[in-house]
Amino acid sequence: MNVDMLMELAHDYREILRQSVYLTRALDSDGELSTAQVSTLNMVSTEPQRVSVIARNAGIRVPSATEQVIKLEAAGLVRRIADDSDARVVLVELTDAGRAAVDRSNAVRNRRMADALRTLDEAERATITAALPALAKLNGALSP
Amino acid sequence: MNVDMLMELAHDYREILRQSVYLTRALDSDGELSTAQVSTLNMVSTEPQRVSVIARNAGIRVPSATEQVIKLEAAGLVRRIADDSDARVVLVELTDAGRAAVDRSNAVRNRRMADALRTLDEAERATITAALPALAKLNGALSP
DNA sequence: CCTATGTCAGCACGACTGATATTC
DNA sequence: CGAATATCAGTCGTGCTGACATAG
Repeated sequence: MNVDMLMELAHDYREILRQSVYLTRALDSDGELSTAQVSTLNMVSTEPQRVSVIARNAGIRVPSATEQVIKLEAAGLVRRIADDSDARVVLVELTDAGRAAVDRSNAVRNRRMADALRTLDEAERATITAALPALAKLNGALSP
Repeated sequence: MNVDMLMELAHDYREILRQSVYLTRALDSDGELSTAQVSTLNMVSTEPQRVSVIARNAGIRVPSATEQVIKLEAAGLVRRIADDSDARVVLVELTDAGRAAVDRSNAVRNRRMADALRTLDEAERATITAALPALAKLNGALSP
């Protein structure tokens, strides 16, 4: 693939991605949780995580992660606990209410996306399925 | 494709998309123009467009598009002109400075994305190319 | 002493809704 | 008249930097 074709593909994919950003946010419109909140909750859903780890995984700065955590705590969806081995560290843990909320939100979002996918024909869905591994690898290449 | 497979595809694609959203934020920091501004400029780069058309293409509300246009006009990158056939309409047109700025920003961002695409092999890039039309249609299906 | 971790304060950007003109 | 188009005003969510307290 020559340079011109690479640049064209880069441009086209960027455009698709830009639209998706807006649509993903709208996907959450009638829900109780924002996309950022669901992401944060998903990160602590298997085990408690440090604020700094949440920030790194989300690609945001630590103060921004702190803010998210504080809001989620106020909503009763997570709690902040101490780390016995390091008193500077704050671990963020999902509450029962948080687990219920994140499960519910994930289900709603998946269903809406599935509904949109259903409007495509089989061949179109196949191209998306085939591209997912490459897109995942591309994301890896974009990571800092 | 049965329901379970649809939900799985929905989940997998959502996960890819979530990562991409955060990664492209870093990609799109070139210091001069924001992502939203580049998007707006791109929309008027071939011919003048109505504010309402810009809003629809961007997936945002008309007042939000107006706000973007006003900021771009203040920066000297676009100008607002009247539509002879309908006095309610405002057409947004790129200035020479706007064209230079958007060309520069697109080049920087496309080059970064192209660099990432270059780490994929030819077959992987082909799957992405093949999926773009379906992804665009999917975005259309997700639009409200 | 220097670094790591988290929080607070203040700010910027970009979206939204609701309320107007103005024109068709 | 009602509908369409754009703008204005005010608000909210979510990111940022810089300053700070505390712990290692």
